[in-house]
Amino acid sequence: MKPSTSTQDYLKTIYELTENGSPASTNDLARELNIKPASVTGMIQKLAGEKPALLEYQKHQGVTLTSAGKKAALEVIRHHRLLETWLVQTLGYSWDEVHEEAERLEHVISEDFERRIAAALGHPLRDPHGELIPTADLKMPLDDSTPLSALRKDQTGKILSIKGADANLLRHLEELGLTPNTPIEVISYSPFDHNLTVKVNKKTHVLGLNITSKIFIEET
Amino acid sequence: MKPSTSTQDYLKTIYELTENGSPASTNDLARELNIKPASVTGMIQKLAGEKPALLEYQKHQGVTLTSAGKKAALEVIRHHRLLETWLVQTLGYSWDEVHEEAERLEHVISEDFERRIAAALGHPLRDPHGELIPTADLKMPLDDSTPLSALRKDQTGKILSIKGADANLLRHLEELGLTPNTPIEVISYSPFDHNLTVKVNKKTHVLGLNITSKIFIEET
DNA sequence: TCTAAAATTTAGTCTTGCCTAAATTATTTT
DNA sequence: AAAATAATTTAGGCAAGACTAAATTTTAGA
Repeated sequence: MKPSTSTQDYLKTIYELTENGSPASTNDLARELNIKPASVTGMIQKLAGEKPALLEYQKHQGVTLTSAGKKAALEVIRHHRLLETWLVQTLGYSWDEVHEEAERLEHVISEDFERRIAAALGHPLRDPHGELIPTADLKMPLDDSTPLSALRKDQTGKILSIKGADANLLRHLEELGLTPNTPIEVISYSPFDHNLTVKVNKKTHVLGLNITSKIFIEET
Repeated sequence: MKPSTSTQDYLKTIYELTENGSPASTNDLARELNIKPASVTGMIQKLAGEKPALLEYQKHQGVTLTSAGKKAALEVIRHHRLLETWLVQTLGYSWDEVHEEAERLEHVISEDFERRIAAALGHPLRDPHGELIPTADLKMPLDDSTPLSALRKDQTGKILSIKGADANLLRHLEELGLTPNTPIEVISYSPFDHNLTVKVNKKTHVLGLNITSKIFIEET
């Protein structure tokens, strides 16, 4: 059986929350899904007890995905990122407008649709935010990029992706010229306040780690 | 409140079933929606009793849409037909493959998305099946076409639309060359068995009324 | 017109997925 | 280590929307 929209949202969110290696907590899931913690408990208990279990769960220990769950999550994430790419390229959506639309479409498109847009786009590796797109056989490609915050004086690179920003921040970053594919150069770095001074599109900006830690680059 | 997917399906189906002027029966709705009649009764009772009533209903008398219901129905139908057009034009879907995909997408796209594809397609009047697309202000344009079955010997026309055929029949018609925009010429007509002999793409076919009555043309 | 068949409605259930309130278990603080 | 706080789970409910079985109404045929 195809997972419900709701199940897909849980799996996708658990995937993202467990990318750091540790299990996802009930509370974090509740926050990300805009759902009450008690509801999350009920749902994960159900999902952990299905025929092919989608996730691993022990009381008070948080959840992780089984390989079946991971596949299902990557399927949704692939849909989402292909859709964002597609909407930007063919309908002129801007970088920060596509998320919501893709969030709804990702649950209803067919595998055929997925194949068609992937082919039409030339099987892209990253979406407009710079995020890696899971492959057709549902594996997440390795990320060879570096966080911007790891760059030091005089290093240069090209922005690959900007993660975990909300629509407002995305718009702000776009105004600064901080969008994927932009070349960047580090002017200075302060180890005390963790401020990074960078040159982007000939303009200089000072960035706090709270922003820079979300930006990934490819060194050049 | 935006109508649920289920409500949208009811409204769309009622719209189609009442295009002939008479109310839609519980049984017909159940058949079209693949739902048991008892469930339909429950649902239409609910919809008839909402704040702005979406439909008019009296026991055993069938249902018709209120103007609010009609608007909501046309919204869904507009989505559906724009989506079909868009999928065919930009992703190379064939004429008979698009229906299912549009059936799911129609419920989740935003008004912004609707505007974008309408503009990208140049605000088309008809979808790939030849059906009229409701306008942006949710009115159904007048249909100036004629049923193929009204054509008589030596008349010619251009196929505009093919209605109410399932996927198998659509494929069959496509094989015969009977697709929208195809010029057509009547060779003969038999008033006895209602068989119509037509020439399409230089080939001659005999059509029974059960087929021809679903095909609409524009006389030339 | 009376009756049998067909259509419709009522009544009562079920599943999904969410909620609140209260109870329990973990984690911190002192 | 006990107490306070935070996180999690349990229990009980609710709304949507579908189903089955049984009752009722309409329609049609003899």
